[in-house]
Amino acid sequence: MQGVDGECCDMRGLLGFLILFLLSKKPMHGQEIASELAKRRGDKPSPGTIYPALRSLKDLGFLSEEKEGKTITYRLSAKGEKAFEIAKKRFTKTFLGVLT
Amino acid sequence: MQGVDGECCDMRGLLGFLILFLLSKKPMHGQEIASELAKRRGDKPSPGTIYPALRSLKDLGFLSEEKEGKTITYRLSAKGEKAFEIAKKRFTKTFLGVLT
DNA sequence: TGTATTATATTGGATGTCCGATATATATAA
DNA sequence: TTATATATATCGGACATCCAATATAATACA
Repeated sequence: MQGVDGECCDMRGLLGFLILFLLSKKPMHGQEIASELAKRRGDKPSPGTIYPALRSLKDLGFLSEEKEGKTITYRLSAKGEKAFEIAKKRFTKTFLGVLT
Repeated sequence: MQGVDGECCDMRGLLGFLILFLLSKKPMHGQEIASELAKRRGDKPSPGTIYPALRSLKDLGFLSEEKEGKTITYRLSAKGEKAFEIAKKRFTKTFLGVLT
């Protein structure tokens, strides 16, 4: 288990969930997502983290893309919205009482 | 990325955080924690999962133990409480807006 | 005493997440 | 046109989490 300076819990495995969450609010492109994650978690995911994650979600059919110039805007597909709702339910049930 | 049948996000890395959370509510022993996790996540962590996790948290100085017969009651140490507060802050900031 | 049940413990490895390094493409500016 | 900045992309591997298998200890009961 990871624990540095009295901290713990690396919360790994939630990157995909967070991306789905952010995109459920509004469509964004990769760097925009990375910046938002930086604000929330405190550290900005590197390109080697964010793009493979987006790729995976796209391969799962959860995202659709729209390319314009050098930027690609991602948004949730219908399947992605459904997946997020399911994941959110599980998340809520699991962490009931943590945030309050 | 993990994704089966329209689901996604394995939420790995949060076991330690969840254990700290549960123990912040009340002292519990290992199987009690496992059962509570089963209720929340839907699947019960195996002994090979829960005890190494407890061991790690104890090695980090986050838990104290009290043995009585064959059961060991775990509770947060002062250091553990502090670690949980820090982790909770980060968690809250990261997932702001997900639960509401 | 022997059997079953419950709680705890360890370890070896499978698995998946994530990141550093690197590359490509587009746009902007001097 | 060259240089710089920004956005996207891939790959290889380091790393940690988690679990199956297995073992030990304590309790209960017949």
